[in-house]
Amino acid sequence: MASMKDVARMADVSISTVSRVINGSIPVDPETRSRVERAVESTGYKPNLLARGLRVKSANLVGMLVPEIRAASFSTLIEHVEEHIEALGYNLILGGTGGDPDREERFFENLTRRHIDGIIVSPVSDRSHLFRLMERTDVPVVIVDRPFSGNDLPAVVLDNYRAGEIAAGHLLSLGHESFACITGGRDIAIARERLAGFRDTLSRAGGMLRETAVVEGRFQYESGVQGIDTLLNRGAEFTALWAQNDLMAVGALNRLSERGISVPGEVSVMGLDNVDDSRTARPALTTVAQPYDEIARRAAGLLLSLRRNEAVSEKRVVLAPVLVTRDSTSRPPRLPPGRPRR
Amino acid sequence: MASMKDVARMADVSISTVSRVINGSIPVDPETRSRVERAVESTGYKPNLLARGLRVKSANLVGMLVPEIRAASFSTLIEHVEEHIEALGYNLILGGTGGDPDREERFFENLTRRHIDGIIVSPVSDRSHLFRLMERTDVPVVIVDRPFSGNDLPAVVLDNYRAGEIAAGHLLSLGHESFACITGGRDIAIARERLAGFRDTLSRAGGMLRETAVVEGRFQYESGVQGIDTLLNRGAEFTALWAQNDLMAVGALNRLSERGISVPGEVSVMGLDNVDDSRTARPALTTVAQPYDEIARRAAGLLLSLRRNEAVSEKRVVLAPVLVTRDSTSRPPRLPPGRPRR
DNA sequence: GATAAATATGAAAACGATTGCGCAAAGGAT
DNA sequence: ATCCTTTGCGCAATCGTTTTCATATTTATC
Repeated sequence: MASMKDVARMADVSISTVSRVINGSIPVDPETRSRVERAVESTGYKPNLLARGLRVKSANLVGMLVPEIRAASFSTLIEHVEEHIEALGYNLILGGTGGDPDREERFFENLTRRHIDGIIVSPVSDRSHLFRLMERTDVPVVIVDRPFSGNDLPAVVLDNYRAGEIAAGHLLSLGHESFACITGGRDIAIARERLAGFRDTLSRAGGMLRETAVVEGRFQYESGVQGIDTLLNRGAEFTALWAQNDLMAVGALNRLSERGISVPGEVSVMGLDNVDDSRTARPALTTVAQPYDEIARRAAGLLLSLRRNEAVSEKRVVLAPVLVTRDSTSRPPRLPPGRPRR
Repeated sequence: MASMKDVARMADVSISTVSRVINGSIPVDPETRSRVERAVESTGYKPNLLARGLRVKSANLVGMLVPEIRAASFSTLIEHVEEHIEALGYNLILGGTGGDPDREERFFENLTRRHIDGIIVSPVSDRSHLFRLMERTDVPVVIVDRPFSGNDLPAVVLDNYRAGEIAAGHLLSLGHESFACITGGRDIAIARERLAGFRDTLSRAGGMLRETAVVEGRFQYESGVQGIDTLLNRGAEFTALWAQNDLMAVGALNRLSERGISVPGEVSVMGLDNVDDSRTARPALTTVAQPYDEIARRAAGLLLSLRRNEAVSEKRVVLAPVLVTRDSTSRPPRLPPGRPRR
C-alpha cells in the first residue's frame, strides 16, 4: 500500500508537503500542489487511518452499543445511525450486550483504546453499569431510546410521557371507557413515563386505569401474550389495550385472537414504535411512532458537536411521537354499560 | 491516558520490557515481571490499539457489510457475528449499503485503510461491484447469505438447493399436488438454486411446477402480497405455496387472508429463514430454517483462519437447512380432483 | 538597493506501540 | 581460571501520519 513517502518521492517534495496538500491545511504553491496531486493519483495513495488516528487522537469512528442488535427497534435505529455518520465520513463500530455487564464494560473500554470519537448508547436499564463508566470517561456519549434516571448525560429520546398521552387520547376519542396497559420493566424510566402519560390523560378525562389492569412486561413478544393471559385471568375488564411497544402489542394481538376475542371488534389494541412488524401484523397495528430517522440524525449530530467541543444549545433533545392509525383500533363494542367483554 | 512510557518509568524498566510482559512474547524474569504488573495495575494502563495496530498492521477489527441492516435476517446474522468475534477479542465495524455501489466501495476502501482483519460480506446481487473489489484486495473476505456466481471467494452459506428440496418434500408429504412459488430476484444465485431444488423435487415426485405458478419477487414483504395478487389474477391453481423467504411468506399469508382464502385450510404456505417474524405471524409460519448462529460462527472462524494464513480445509462451507413446522401448512383441502381453489 | 515582511517548503519530533540486535551478567563445562 | 551458552534486558528503528519550527526564497516598502 502506497504511503506518503512514496508520493513524496514521486512528486519530489517532502512528506510534509504531501500532508499539506492532502489536508488542505496550509496553502501550497499551485504548481507543486498539482504535482503532488498527480502523484497521489498515480500511486492510488490513501491515508492510513491508524497512523493519522494515532497522531491526531481520533479514529473517525463512532461506537454504538445496544442491548439486542436484532430487536427491530434497535436494528432500525442502527441502520439510521450508520447512514448518517457514514455521510459525515465516519464508520460505525457496533456492539451488543445481551444485558451482560462484562460485555458492556469491555466494549466501552476497547473503544476508548481506539480513540473513538463518540459513543451512542442504549443502556439495558436504569441500573446499568454503563452509567458509572459514562460519567467518568472523556469521550462524548449520547444516550438514545433508554434515557437516564438521575444523571444528566446528553440524550436524544422520545417524549415518552407525551406518547402515553397520545395513546390514551386516541383511545378516548374512539369512545373507550375501560383500559388496560402492558408496560415495560419498572426499572426502565421510559416505561414509567409512558405509563404516567397514559394514566394521567385517562384520569383527566374522568376515566381511570385500575391497578389490576396494568401488567408489567419486558418489552418482548412473550410479555404481550402473557400479559393478555394474566389480564384475563384476573378478570380485568377492558375494551382498549395499550402495549408500550409494538413487539408486546403484536403478542397481545395474537393471544387475544387465540382466546377468541376479536381485535378491534371487542378490544382495540395499540403499540408504540412503528417498526415494520406493526405494519405486517394482522390486524395492522395502530401505534405511536418513534421518529427513528430523526433520533439517529440528532444523536449523531449532537455527538459530533460535543466531540468538537462546540457549544450545544440543548444536551437533551426530546422528540415528539406521532400517532399512526391502522386497523387494530376502533370504537368500542356496544354492550350493556359496565359489562364490557371480560 | 497512561502509556507504556509511564508504566516503564514506574517499574523502572525499559518500555521494551513492558511490552514483553504485556504480550508474554518473550520470557522475562519473574521478579521484574511482577514489578511491571504492579505498575500496569496501578496506572490502569491499557494498550493503545491504534499504535499497536499501526505497528503490527492489524487493528483487531472485522468488518461486515450487508444490504439492509434492519432486515430481520441480516440483523440476526449481525448479532451472531458480533457475539462470536467479540468473544475472540475483535470488534465489529458495520456498514449498510442500501444497494448503493458508491457506499459499498467507500466502505471497503475505508476498512482497508484501517488495517481491518477481515470482512464478512453479503452482496446485493450477483452483479455487485463488490466482487471486483474483493477479488483484488488482500484482506480476507468471506461471503455469507448471498453467495457467489462465477467466482471462488470463500463463503459460508446455506445449502439452498437442499432448502428447496425440503420445502417441496414437506408439502408433498402432506399430500399436495398443485404448487406455486414466489422467488427472490433472478439475479440472485440463491433464488435460482432454491427454485431448482423445489422444482426438481416436485417433478421427481411426478408433480410439476407450472411456469404461471412461479412469480419473481424481491425478498421483500410487498413481494409476498403482490405475488399472491398476480398468482390469483393469472388464475394459477395451487394448494401449496412456497415463498423463498419469511418476509415474503408473511406478505403472502396476509394477502391470502385478505382475499378470503384461508391458510392453511385452503392453501398451505411455507417460508425460509426462520426469523422471529415467522414465529409471530398468524398462522405461525412453517419454514425452513437457516442456522444463523452456525453461519456466523463458521464465517468468523473461516475469516480469522484465512487471516492467519492457516490452511483451511474448505473455503466454502455449506450448511444444512432444517424444517420447522408450525401452523401455516396442512393437508390440502378435499375438493373435486383438478379443481383446487383458484 | 537595502531591509522588512510574506510565502513556500523541508527537517525533525512527536503519537504509542513492537521487535531485531547487541551487550552484560550469570551459569556450565573443561 | 578460561571460554561458551544462556538468560534478561535495553537501544533504537520502525509503522505512517501531523505539526512546529526553522530556513530559503520571493515580494513589498521606503
